[in-house]
Amino acid sequence: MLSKKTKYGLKALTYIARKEGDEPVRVSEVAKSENIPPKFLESILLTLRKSGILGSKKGKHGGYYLRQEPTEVKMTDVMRVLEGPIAMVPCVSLNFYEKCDDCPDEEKCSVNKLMIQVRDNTLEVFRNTTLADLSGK
Amino acid sequence: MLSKKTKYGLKALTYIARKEGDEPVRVSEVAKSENIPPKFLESILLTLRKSGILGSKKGKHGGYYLRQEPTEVKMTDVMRVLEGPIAMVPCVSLNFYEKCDDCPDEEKCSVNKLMIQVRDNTLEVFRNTTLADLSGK
DNA sequence: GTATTTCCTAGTAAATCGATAGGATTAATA
DNA sequence: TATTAATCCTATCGATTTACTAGGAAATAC
Repeated sequence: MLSKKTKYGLKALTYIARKEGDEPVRVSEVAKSENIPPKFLESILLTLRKSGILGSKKGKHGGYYLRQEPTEVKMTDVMRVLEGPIAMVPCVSLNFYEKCDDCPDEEKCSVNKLMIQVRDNTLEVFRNTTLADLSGK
Repeated sequence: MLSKKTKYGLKALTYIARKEGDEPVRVSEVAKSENIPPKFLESILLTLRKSGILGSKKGKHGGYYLRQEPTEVKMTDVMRVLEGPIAMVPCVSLNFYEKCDDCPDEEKCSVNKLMIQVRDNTLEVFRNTTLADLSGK
């Protein structure tokens, strides 16, 4: 299941992308428009900024803005920042790999094989989708 | 992330499918062979039985067995029983649909659109995979 | 210098997850 | 029939994660 964090983050990014103007967008504006708890959204946009996807400006007339064109913002990156690993199991994760402690031989594991397929399919969706596709820009 | 429940369940089904004999397989045997906590596995196999995927026999020489050929056991069914919805978000779930309370118009929701794609791709993997593929039978 | 915004740390209630405990029930077999 | 060996069932529990909230520090426009 997708966490609310990720869902809110995606909706916020979409909103910001649609704004398109050069002035930063306030958290409170996004929160109101998208029905997201403001303080929660604040923390989400902060992690998006720390990861480099968003930039920010403090103080009056401050807010958040995209650091790249929507066409350059790939879903693989966004999802990894917000949701973590794309794979359903750490032993098939490209970016967050971990060995299973119960599994003696990964090569022979039936779960492993199945989850590689799921991962590859999901990855293809996220690789072929940018924020521009989400926002219609 | 895949729950341990699902992972253990898949490994157990694979083990049982590979056994192939007509005698039921004991929980303790599967647990030992696959490094799964026995009591936890017991509860997992119980839900698989209640859903109709496994059958069981009580008492001495009892255990669990497949109710269909491995080629007939579809991953869509197994995953829905063990993990729940295949979709990452209830508003795109075919079998567990729920409306989002924060989203006024599903048609216009960017998250919705993206997650439909992910769902369809994942679904195709699970639809084209049976227990026979996992167990090599 | 005041209003307004992000930044940062901390905390918290509720749900979920992973697992365990213990006894009831059923069936084979000696 | 008594014993043993298995599933069945309910309940509980600790740890983790999730979805938020609180409150103040820092920066910036005017």
